[in-house]
Amino acid sequence: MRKRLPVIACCTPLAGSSLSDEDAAELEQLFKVLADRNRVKILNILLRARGQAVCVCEFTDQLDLAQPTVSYHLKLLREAGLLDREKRGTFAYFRVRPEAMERLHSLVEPAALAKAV
Amino acid sequence: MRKRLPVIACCTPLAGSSLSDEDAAELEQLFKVLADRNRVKILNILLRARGQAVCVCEFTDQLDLAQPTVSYHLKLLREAGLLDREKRGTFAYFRVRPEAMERLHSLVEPAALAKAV
DNA sequence: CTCCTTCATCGACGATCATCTATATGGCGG
DNA sequence: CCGCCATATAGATGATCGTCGATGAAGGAG
Repeated sequence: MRKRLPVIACCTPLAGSSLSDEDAAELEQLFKVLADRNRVKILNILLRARGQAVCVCEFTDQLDLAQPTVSYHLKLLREAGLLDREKRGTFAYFRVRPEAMERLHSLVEPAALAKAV
Repeated sequence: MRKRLPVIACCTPLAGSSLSDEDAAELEQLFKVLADRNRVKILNILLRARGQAVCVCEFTDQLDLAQPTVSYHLKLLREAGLLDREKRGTFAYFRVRPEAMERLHSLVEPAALAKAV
């Protein structure tokens, strides 16, 4: 917090209102979910499957992680609305939600980040 | 890691090679930098400035953070290649690197995430 | 030269996160 | 019904992160 006015002006104050704390927090949360290499790999696997449902065992095979850890990452991605789960018997299948990926893509557009969510 | 083959097939194995660990780590790092509401706000302020240089005091005014904390966030954004710094006397001015924002935007394209970096 | 101002760095602290092992849940085969 | 298998949840632990106060470095004013 600036206590005194500067002796000389360092810049002209910016016009317009800041991004609200709620909007910034929403973006923070979305990026936080993506900020893990294993979750990035999960997304990559699902996107390469072209919308097809992928079994959990596929991730545990490819990710060199313990099974509960894979379950943890899938839960985060699902809670973020990026994935859908479908259970068949004891198996669980995941697929990407295309509209969520589209929304993500539009949110990181410079023109979008220059405003609010 | 799957120890035995499943009794019944849960899914047909996916074709194609996984995203490499280095590529996944690069995306992880980029998203990690964005995964903080105050850094999101900094980016928003800079993008609203439309490429104009913005003084550090602008961020300390708007972000309700101590000055060292603002400095810390600006350093992370700069190290990620998202910001440029320009010093004039004792003041420091930051601006967004448009090509970095463009790259970010293209990286989160679903078609791009379906491959490698 | 000396003081003040701006910004960066350092060291510490509390919170959050990714990971594991152990355990629970729930379906399927015998 | 009993035991196995796939997945989810719980609890613990070590690492990383965001924040602060204190301090350092460097430029401008008098």
